Amino acid sequence: MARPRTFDEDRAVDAAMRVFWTTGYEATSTQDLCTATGLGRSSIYNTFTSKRDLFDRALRRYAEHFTAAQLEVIRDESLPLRERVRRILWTAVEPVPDDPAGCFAINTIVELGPREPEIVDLLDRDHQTKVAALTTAIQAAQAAGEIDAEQNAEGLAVYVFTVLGGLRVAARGGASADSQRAVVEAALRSF
Amino acid sequence: MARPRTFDEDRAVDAAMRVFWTTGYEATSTQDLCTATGLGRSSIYNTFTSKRDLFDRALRRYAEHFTAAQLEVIRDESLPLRERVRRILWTAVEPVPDDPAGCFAINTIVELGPREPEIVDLLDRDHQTKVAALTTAIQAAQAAGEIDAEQNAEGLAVYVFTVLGGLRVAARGGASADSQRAVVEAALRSF
DNA sequence: CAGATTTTGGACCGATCAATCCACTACGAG
DNA sequence: CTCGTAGTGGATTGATCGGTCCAAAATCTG
Repeated sequence: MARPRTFDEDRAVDAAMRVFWTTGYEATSTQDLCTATGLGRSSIYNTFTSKRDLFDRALRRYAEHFTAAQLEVIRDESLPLRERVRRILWTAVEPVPDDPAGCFAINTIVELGPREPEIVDLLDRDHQTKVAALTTAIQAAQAAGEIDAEQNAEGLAVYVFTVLGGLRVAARGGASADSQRAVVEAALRSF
Repeated sequence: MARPRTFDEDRAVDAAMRVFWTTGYEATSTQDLCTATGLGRSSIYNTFTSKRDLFDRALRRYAEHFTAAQLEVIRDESLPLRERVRRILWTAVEPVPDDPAGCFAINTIVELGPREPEIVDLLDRDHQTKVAALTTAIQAAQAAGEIDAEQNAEGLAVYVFTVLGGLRVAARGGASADSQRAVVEAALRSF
Protein backbone atom coordinates (compact mmCIF):
# COMPACT_ATOMS: atom_id res chain seq x y z
CA MET A 1 0.00 0.00 0.00
CA ALA A 2 1.10 3.50 -0.71
CA ARG A 3 -0.81 6.57 -1.67
CA PRO A 4 -4.46 6.17 -0.63
CA ARG A 5 -7.48 7.11 -2.73
CA THR A 6 -8.98 10.49 -2.18
CA PHE A 7 -12.46 9.38 -3.22
CA ASP A 8 -15.05 6.84 -2.16
CA GLU A 9 -15.63 4.13 -4.75
CA ASP A 10 -19.29 3.66 -3.88
CA ARG A 11 -19.93 7.36 -4.15
CA ALA A 12 -18.37 7.35 -7.58
CA VAL A 13 -20.55 4.46 -8.71
CA ASP A 14 -23.53 6.27 -7.32
CA ALA A 15 -22.74 9.48 -9.19
CA ALA A 16 -22.16 7.51 -12.40
CA MET A 17 -25.47 5.71 -11.88
CA ARG A 18 -27.35 8.97 -11.80
CA VAL A 19 -25.74 10.22 -14.99
CA PHE A 20 -26.44 6.98 -16.86
CA TRP A 21 -29.97 6.97 -15.45
CA THR A 22 -30.60 10.51 -16.66
CA THR A 23 -28.79 10.42 -19.97
CA GLY A 24 -28.58 6.79 -21.04
CA TYR A 25 -25.52 4.74 -21.91
CA GLU A 26 -24.67 5.97 -25.40
CA ALA A 27 -25.28 9.64 -24.74
CA THR A 28 -23.09 9.67 -21.64
CA SER A 29 -19.47 10.48 -22.45
CA THR A 30 -16.50 9.57 -20.31
CA GLN A 31 -16.06 13.29 -19.80
CA ASP A 32 -19.59 13.44 -18.34
CA LEU A 33 -18.57 10.68 -15.95
CA CYS A 34 -15.46 12.57 -14.90
CA THR A 35 -17.50 15.69 -14.24
CA ALA A 36 -20.22 13.87 -12.34
CA THR A 37 -17.89 11.85 -10.17
CA GLY A 38 -15.36 14.64 -9.76
CA LEU A 39 -12.62 12.19 -10.75
CA GLY A 40 -9.98 12.37 -13.43
CA ARG A 41 -9.88 9.97 -16.34
CA SER A 42 -7.02 8.00 -14.84
CA SER A 43 -8.79 7.46 -11.56
CA ILE A 44 -11.86 6.16 -13.36
CA TYR A 45 -9.98 3.82 -15.65
CA ASN A 46 -7.73 2.74 -12.82
CA THR A 47 -10.69 1.82 -10.63
CA PHE A 48 -13.17 0.60 -13.24
CA THR A 49 -11.86 -0.98 -16.40
CA SER A 50 -14.10 0.68 -18.94
CA LYS A 51 -17.18 2.79 -19.45
CA ARG A 52 -19.13 -0.39 -19.97
CA ASP A 53 -17.81 -1.90 -16.74
CA LEU A 54 -18.73 1.17 -14.75
CA PHE A 55 -22.17 1.05 -16.32
CA ASP A 56 -22.59 -2.56 -15.24
CA ARG A 57 -21.64 -1.71 -11.69
CA ALA A 58 -24.00 1.24 -11.66
CA LEU A 59 -26.84 -0.88 -12.98
CA ARG A 60 -26.19 -3.65 -10.45
CA ARG A 61 -26.15 -1.11 -7.69
CA TYR A 62 -29.47 0.29 -8.85
CA ALA A 63 -31.08 -3.12 -9.20
CA GLU A 64 -29.94 -4.32 -5.80
CA HIS A 65 -30.97 -1.15 -4.06
CA PHE A 66 -34.46 -0.94 -5.52
CA THR A 67 -35.16 -4.64 -5.43
CA ALA A 68 -34.34 -4.76 -1.75
CA ALA A 69 -36.72 -1.88 -1.07
CA GLN A 70 -39.51 -3.50 -3.08
CA LEU A 71 -39.04 -6.91 -1.50
CA GLU A 72 -39.36 -5.32 1.89
CA VAL A 73 -42.75 -3.87 0.95
CA ILE A 74 -43.92 -7.08 -0.71
CA ARG A 75 -43.07 -9.17 2.33
CA ASP A 76 -44.48 -6.82 4.92
CA GLU A 77 -47.25 -8.98 6.29
CA SER A 78 -48.49 -6.27 8.58
CA LEU A 79 -50.16 -4.69 5.56
CA PRO A 80 -53.00 -6.10 3.46
CA LEU A 81 -51.75 -7.32 0.09
CA ARG A 82 -53.70 -4.68 -1.72
CA GLU A 83 -51.98 -1.96 0.28
CA ARG A 84 -48.58 -3.45 -0.45
CA VAL A 85 -49.30 -3.41 -4.17
CA ARG A 86 -50.49 0.15 -3.89
CA ARG A 87 -47.23 1.17 -2.30
CA ILE A 88 -45.22 -0.54 -5.01
CA LEU A 89 -47.12 1.34 -7.70
CA TRP A 90 -47.20 4.55 -5.71
CA THR A 91 -43.46 5.06 -6.19
CA ALA A 92 -44.39 6.24 -9.68
CA VAL A 93 -46.91 8.77 -8.37
CA GLU A 94 -44.56 10.20 -5.78
CA PRO A 95 -41.01 9.42 -6.84
CA VAL A 96 -38.05 10.28 -4.64
CA PRO A 97 -37.71 14.01 -5.38
CA ASP A 98 -34.02 14.07 -6.29
CA ASP A 99 -34.01 10.93 -8.41
CA PRO A 100 -33.85 11.24 -12.19
CA ALA A 101 -37.09 10.66 -14.09
CA GLY A 102 -38.23 7.13 -14.83
CA CYS A 103 -36.52 3.88 -13.98
CA PHE A 104 -32.89 3.16 -14.77
CA ALA A 105 -33.57 -0.54 -15.31
CA ILE A 106 -36.35 0.13 -17.78
CA ASN A 107 -34.36 2.78 -19.58
CA THR A 108 -31.58 0.25 -19.96
CA ILE A 109 -33.81 -2.52 -21.27
CA VAL A 110 -35.23 -0.15 -23.82
CA GLU A 111 -31.89 1.22 -24.91
CA LEU A 112 -29.70 -1.88 -24.79
CA GLY A 113 -32.13 -4.80 -24.68
CA PRO A 114 -31.89 -5.88 -28.31
CA ARG A 115 -28.09 -5.92 -28.42
CA GLU A 116 -26.90 -6.76 -24.91
CA PRO A 117 -28.23 -10.15 -23.82
CA GLU A 118 -26.07 -10.17 -20.69
CA ILE A 119 -27.75 -7.04 -19.42
CA VAL A 120 -31.17 -8.44 -20.22
CA ASP A 121 -30.23 -11.57 -18.27
CA LEU A 122 -29.18 -9.54 -15.27
CA LEU A 123 -32.35 -7.50 -15.23
CA ASP A 124 -34.47 -10.52 -15.96
CA ARG A 125 -33.11 -12.40 -12.98
CA ASP A 126 -33.86 -9.39 -10.85
CA HIS A 127 -37.36 -9.21 -12.29
CA GLN A 128 -37.98 -12.89 -11.61
CA THR A 129 -36.97 -12.46 -7.98
CA LYS A 130 -39.56 -9.77 -7.53
CA VAL A 131 -42.26 -11.64 -9.41
CA ALA A 132 -41.63 -14.75 -7.32
CA ALA A 133 -41.88 -12.80 -4.08
CA LEU A 134 -45.09 -11.09 -5.12
CA THR A 135 -46.56 -14.35 -6.41
CA THR A 136 -45.93 -15.92 -3.01
CA ALA A 137 -47.54 -12.97 -1.25
CA ILE A 138 -50.56 -13.12 -3.57
CA GLN A 139 -51.00 -16.83 -2.99
CA ALA A 140 -50.91 -16.27 0.75
CA ALA A 141 -53.53 -13.55 0.43
CA GLN A 142 -55.66 -15.86 -1.69
CA ALA A 143 -55.37 -18.65 0.87
CA ALA A 144 -56.41 -16.19 3.55
CA GLY A 145 -59.47 -15.21 1.53
CA GLU A 146 -58.15 -11.69 1.22
CA ILE A 147 -58.44 -11.60 -2.55
CA ASP A 148 -60.13 -13.66 -5.27
CA ALA A 149 -58.51 -17.11 -5.37
CA GLU A 150 -59.59 -17.75 -8.96
CA GLN A 151 -56.91 -15.64 -10.57
CA ASN A 152 -53.52 -16.82 -11.64
CA ALA A 153 -51.23 -15.50 -8.92
CA GLU A 154 -48.12 -15.27 -11.04
CA GLY A 155 -49.99 -13.59 -13.87
CA LEU A 156 -51.22 -11.03 -11.41
CA ALA A 157 -47.71 -10.48 -10.09
CA VAL A 158 -46.30 -9.95 -13.58
CA TYR A 159 -49.20 -7.61 -14.24
CA VAL A 160 -48.28 -5.40 -11.29
CA PHE A 161 -44.72 -4.96 -12.48
CA THR A 162 -45.85 -4.39 -16.03
CA VAL A 163 -48.13 -1.58 -14.90
CA LEU A 164 -45.26 -0.18 -12.87
CA GLY A 165 -43.14 -0.25 -15.99
CA GLY A 166 -45.79 1.67 -17.88
CA LEU A 167 -46.03 4.22 -15.10
CA ARG A 168 -42.31 4.77 -15.14
CA VAL A 169 -42.19 5.29 -18.86
CA ALA A 170 -45.00 7.81 -18.46
CA ALA A 171 -43.00 9.53 -15.72
CA ARG A 172 -40.07 9.76 -18.10
CA GLY A 173 -42.41 11.58 -20.48
CA GLY A 174 -43.46 13.98 -17.76
CA ALA A 175 -46.84 12.52 -16.74
CA SER A 176 -48.67 14.40 -14.00
CA ALA A 177 -49.13 12.94 -10.54
CA ASP A 178 -52.91 13.12 -11.05
CA SER A 179 -52.80 11.03 -14.16
CA GLN A 180 -50.45 8.53 -12.53
CA ARG A 181 -52.76 8.28 -9.50
CA ALA A 182 -55.74 7.52 -11.71
CA VAL A 183 -53.79 4.70 -13.34
CA VAL A 184 -52.89 3.21 -9.98
CA GLU A 185 -56.54 3.29 -8.94
CA ALA A 186 -57.63 1.61 -12.15
CA ALA A 187 -54.90 -1.00 -11.87
CA LEU A 188 -55.91 -1.91 -8.32
CA ARG A 189 -59.40 -2.78 -9.51
CA SER A 190 -57.98 -5.98 -10.92
CA PHE A 191 -57.46 -7.23 -7.38
CA MET B 1 -35.88 20.04 -63.03
CA ALA B 2 -33.09 17.87 -64.18
CA ARG B 3 -31.87 14.47 -63.05
CA PRO B 4 -34.64 12.67 -61.15
CA ARG B 5 -34.25 10.77 -57.90
CA THR B 6 -33.59 7.08 -58.14
CA PHE B 7 -35.17 6.35 -54.76
CA ASP B 8 -38.51 6.77 -53.04
CA GLU B 9 -38.42 9.27 -50.19
CA ASP B 10 -41.09 7.50 -48.15
CA ARG B 11 -39.30 4.20 -48.47
CA ALA B 12 -36.14 5.84 -47.20
CA VAL B 13 -37.95 7.29 -44.19
CA ASP B 14 -39.44 3.90 -43.54
CA ALA B 15 -36.08 2.15 -43.62
CA ALA B 16 -34.60 4.82 -41.35
CA MET B 17 -37.53 4.40 -38.97
CA ARG B 18 -36.81 0.72 -38.55
CA VAL B 19 -33.15 1.33 -37.79
CA PHE B 20 -33.90 4.04 -35.24
CA TRP B 21 -36.63 1.83 -33.76
CA THR B 22 -34.24 -1.09 -33.36
CA THR B 23 -31.10 0.73 -32.34
CA GLY B 24 -32.15 4.06 -30.86
CA TYR B 25 -31.11 7.55 -31.86
CA GLU B 26 -27.63 7.82 -30.39
CA ALA B 27 -26.45 4.35 -31.33
CA THR B 28 -27.51 4.75 -34.96
CA SER B 29 -24.73 6.18 -37.11
CA THR B 30 -25.23 7.97 -40.39
CA GLN B 31 -23.42 5.02 -41.95
CA ASP B 32 -26.12 2.72 -40.56
CA LEU B 33 -28.69 4.96 -42.19
CA CYS B 34 -26.89 4.82 -45.53
CA THR B 35 -26.74 1.04 -45.36
CA ALA B 36 -30.37 0.64 -44.32
CA THR B 37 -31.75 3.03 -46.90
CA GLY B 38 -29.33 2.02 -49.62
CA LEU B 39 -28.56 5.69 -50.19
CA GLY B 40 -25.29 7.56 -50.20
CA ARG B 41 -24.50 10.22 -47.65
CA SER B 42 -25.10 12.99 -50.15
CA SER B 43 -28.54 11.77 -51.04
CA ILE B 44 -29.52 11.60 -47.40
CA TYR B 45 -28.20 15.05 -46.52
CA ASN B 46 -29.60 16.46 -49.73
CA THR B 47 -33.09 15.15 -48.99
CA PHE B 48 -33.16 15.41 -45.19
CA THR B 49 -31.14 18.15 -43.59
CA SER B 50 -29.62 16.20 -40.72
CA LYS B 51 -29.68 12.96 -38.80
CA ARG B 52 -31.96 14.63 -36.31
CA ASP B 53 -34.34 15.79 -39.02
CA LEU B 54 -34.57 12.35 -40.52
CA PHE B 55 -35.25 11.00 -37.05
CA ASP B 56 -38.10 13.45 -36.60
CA ARG B 57 -39.64 12.42 -39.89
CA ALA B 58 -39.29 8.77 -39.01
CA LEU B 59 -40.89 9.31 -35.63
CA ARG B 60 -43.76 11.29 -37.11
CA ARG B 61 -44.34 8.61 -39.65
CA TYR B 62 -44.44 5.98 -36.93
CA ALA B 63 -46.79 7.98 -34.73
CA GLU B 64 -49.22 8.74 -37.54
CA HIS B 65 -49.26 5.19 -38.79
CA PHE B 66 -49.86 3.53 -35.45
CA THR B 67 -52.21 6.14 -34.12
CA ALA B 68 -54.41 5.77 -37.17
CA ALA B 69 -54.55 2.02 -36.69
CA GLN B 70 -55.39 2.35 -33.01
CA LEU B 71 -58.04 4.98 -33.56
CA GLU B 72 -59.72 2.70 -36.04
CA VAL B 73 -59.98 -0.03 -33.42
CA ILE B 74 -61.09 2.37 -30.69
CA ARG B 75 -63.89 3.77 -32.83
CA ASP B 76 -65.13 0.48 -34.21
CA GLU B 77 -68.59 0.45 -32.70
CA SER B 78 -69.37 -2.96 -34.07
CA LEU B 79 -67.28 -4.38 -31.23
CA PRO B 80 -67.98 -4.23 -27.51
CA LEU B 81 -65.65 -1.77 -25.77
CA ARG B 82 -63.97 -4.51 -23.84
CA GLU B 83 -63.09 -6.30 -27.05
CA ARG B 84 -61.68 -3.13 -28.55
CA VAL B 85 -59.45 -2.63 -25.52
CA ARG B 86 -58.35 -6.23 -25.77
CA ARG B 87 -57.31 -5.71 -29.35
CA ILE B 88 -55.32 -2.61 -28.47
CA LEU B 89 -53.43 -4.51 -25.79
CA TRP B 90 -53.14 -7.64 -27.89
CA THR B 91 -50.70 -5.97 -30.26
CA ALA B 92 -48.12 -6.56 -27.53
CA VAL B 93 -48.95 -10.28 -27.29
CA GLU B 94 -48.81 -10.83 -31.03
CA PRO B 95 -46.75 -8.05 -32.58
CA VAL B 96 -46.36 -7.72 -36.32
CA PRO B 97 -43.71 -10.38 -36.98
CA ASP B 98 -41.23 -8.26 -38.94
CA ASP B 99 -41.41 -5.21 -36.71
CA PRO B 100 -38.54 -4.47 -34.34
CA ALA B 101 -39.13 -5.26 -30.65
CA GLY B 102 -41.04 -2.81 -28.51
CA CYS B 103 -42.49 0.54 -29.47
CA PHE B 104 -40.53 3.24 -31.27
CA ALA B 105 -42.46 6.01 -29.51
CA ILE B 106 -41.75 4.61 -26.07
CA ASN B 107 -38.13 3.92 -26.87
CA THR B 108 -37.83 7.54 -27.91
CA ILE B 109 -39.48 8.95 -24.80
CA VAL B 110 -37.19 6.88 -22.66
CA GLU B 111 -34.04 7.77 -24.57
CA LEU B 112 -34.66 11.42 -25.40
CA GLY B 113 -37.47 12.50 -23.08
CA PRO B 114 -35.42 14.39 -20.51
CA ARG B 115 -33.46 16.46 -23.05
CA GLU B 116 -35.74 16.91 -26.06
CA PRO B 117 -38.93 18.71 -25.02
CA GLU B 118 -40.05 19.11 -28.64
CA ILE B 119 -40.13 15.38 -29.12
CA VAL B 120 -41.99 14.90 -25.87
CA ASP B 121 -44.54 17.48 -27.07
CA LEU B 122 -45.02 15.66 -30.34
CA LEU B 123 -45.55 12.32 -28.68
CA ASP B 124 -47.68 13.84 -25.97
CA ARG B 125 -50.07 15.37 -28.49
CA ASP B 126 -50.32 12.00 -30.16
CA HIS B 127 -50.96 10.36 -26.81
CA GLN B 128 -53.68 12.87 -25.94
CA THR B 129 -55.45 12.17 -29.21
CA LYS B 130 -55.64 8.49 -28.40
CA VAL B 131 -56.66 9.05 -24.80
CA ALA B 132 -59.42 11.41 -25.89
CA ALA B 133 -60.77 8.91 -28.40
CA LEU B 134 -60.74 6.08 -25.90
CA THR B 135 -62.29 8.27 -23.22
CA THR B 136 -65.16 9.05 -25.58
CA ALA B 137 -65.62 5.37 -26.37
CA ILE B 138 -65.58 4.47 -22.69
CA GLN B 139 -68.16 7.13 -21.86
CA ALA B 140 -70.41 5.80 -24.61
CA ALA B 141 -70.06 2.29 -23.25
CA GLN B 142 -70.85 3.57 -19.77
CA ALA B 143 -73.96 5.37 -21.03
CA ALA B 144 -75.03 2.17 -22.74
CA GLY B 145 -74.63 0.25 -19.50
CA GLU B 146 -71.91 -1.85 -21.06
CA ILE B 147 -69.40 -1.14 -18.32
CA ASP B 148 -69.45 0.28 -14.80
CA ALA B 149 -70.38 3.97 -14.99
CA GLU B 150 -68.78 4.77 -11.66
CA GLN B 151 -65.24 4.86 -12.92
CA ASN B 152 -63.43 7.88 -14.24
CA ALA B 153 -63.49 7.35 -18.00
CA GLU B 154 -60.35 9.31 -18.76
CA GLY B 155 -58.43 7.65 -15.94
CA LEU B 156 -59.39 4.31 -17.41
CA ALA B 157 -58.27 5.39 -20.87
CA VAL B 158 -54.89 6.55 -19.58
CA TYR B 159 -54.65 3.28 -17.71
CA VAL B 160 -55.07 1.25 -20.89
CA PHE B 161 -52.25 3.05 -22.65
CA THR B 162 -50.05 2.86 -19.58
CA VAL B 163 -50.48 -0.90 -19.47
CA LEU B 164 -49.73 -1.03 -23.17
CA GLY B 165 -46.55 0.91 -22.50
CA GLY B 166 -45.54 -1.59 -19.84
CA LEU B 167 -46.25 -4.48 -22.20
CA ARG B 168 -44.09 -2.95 -24.89
CA VAL B 169 -41.18 -2.41 -22.56
CA ALA B 170 -41.54 -6.05 -21.50
CA ALA B 171 -41.53 -7.06 -25.16
CA ARG B 172 -38.30 -5.13 -25.63
CA GLY B 173 -36.87 -7.26 -22.83
CA GLY B 174 -38.02 -10.45 -24.54
CA ALA B 175 -41.15 -11.25 -22.55
CA SER B 176 -42.95 -14.43 -23.61
CA ALA B 177 -46.35 -14.33 -25.29
CA ASP B 178 -47.77 -16.33 -22.37
CA SER B 179 -46.66 -13.81 -19.83
CA GLN B 180 -47.95 -10.94 -21.94
CA ARG B 181 -51.31 -12.66 -22.34
CA ALA B 182 -51.65 -13.11 -18.59
CA VAL B 183 -51.05 -9.39 -18.15
CA VAL B 184 -53.72 -8.52 -20.71
CA GLU B 185 -56.20 -10.75 -18.91
CA ALA B 186 -55.42 -9.18 -15.56
CA ALA B 187 -55.62 -5.68 -17.01
CA LEU B 188 -59.05 -6.33 -18.50
CA ARG B 189 -60.43 -7.17 -15.08
CA SER B 190 -60.43 -3.48 -14.31
CA PHE B 191 -63.28 -3.03 -16.76
C1' DC C 1 14.34 10.41 6.26
C1' DA C 2 14.40 7.06 2.05
C1' DG C 3 12.57 3.93 -1.08
C1' DA C 4 8.72 1.46 -2.82
C1' DT C 5 4.19 1.78 -4.51
C1' DT C 6 -0.03 3.65 -5.81
C1' DT C 7 -2.91 7.59 -7.32
C1' DT C 8 -3.47 11.55 -9.97
C1' DG C 9 -3.81 15.15 -13.79
C1' DG C 10 -3.36 15.97 -18.29
C1' DA C 11 -1.32 15.19 -22.77
C1' DC C 12 -2.12 12.09 -26.16
C1' DC C 13 -3.87 8.06 -29.34
C1' DG C 14 -6.39 6.03 -33.28
C1' DA C 15 -11.14 5.47 -34.44
C1' DT C 16 -15.38 7.17 -35.40
C1' DC C 17 -18.82 10.71 -35.31
C1' DA C 18 -22.10 13.97 -38.06
C1' DA C 19 -21.69 16.83 -41.72
C1' DT C 20 -19.58 19.13 -45.99
C1' DC C 21 -17.53 19.44 -50.46
C1' DC C 22 -16.53 18.48 -55.06
C1' DA C 23 -16.06 16.20 -59.31
C1' DC C 24 -18.88 13.49 -62.07
C1' DT C 25 -23.21 11.67 -63.83
C1' DA C 26 -27.75 11.64 -65.68
C1' DC C 27 -31.62 13.63 -67.37
C1' DG C 28 -35.28 17.46 -68.81
C1' DA C 29 -35.87 21.63 -71.50
C1' DG C 30 -34.96 24.26 -75.56
C1' DC D 1 -27.64 17.81 -79.76
C1' DT D 2 -26.39 20.88 -76.13
C1' DC D 3 -26.82 23.27 -72.09
C1' DG D 4 -28.40 23.81 -67.35
C1' DT D 5 -29.67 21.69 -63.26
C1' DA D 6 -30.18 18.44 -59.84
C1' DG D 7 -28.55 13.85 -57.93
C1' DT D 8 -24.87 10.87 -56.69
C1' DG D 9 -20.47 8.60 -54.79
C1' DG D 10 -16.64 9.18 -52.33
C1' DA D 11 -12.96 11.82 -50.27
C1' DT D 12 -12.54 14.90 -46.60
C1' DT D 13 -13.46 17.89 -42.47
C1' DG D 14 -13.02 19.20 -37.53
C1' DA D 15 -14.84 17.52 -33.32
C1' DT D 16 -15.41 14.14 -30.14
C1' DC D 17 -15.34 9.43 -28.82
C1' DG D 18 -13.33 5.71 -25.43
C1' DG D 19 -9.09 4.53 -23.81
C1' DT D 20 -3.80 4.77 -22.85
C1' DC D 21 0.48 6.65 -21.18
C1' DC D 22 3.67 9.04 -18.43
C1' DA D 23 5.61 12.12 -15.26
C1' DA D 24 4.62 14.26 -10.89
C1' DA D 25 2.57 13.84 -6.31
C1' DA D 26 1.40 11.60 -2.12
C1' DT D 27 1.75 8.44 1.58
C1' DC D 28 2.79 4.03 3.56
C1' DT D 29 6.69 0.91 5.30
C1' DG D 30 11.10 0.36 7.33
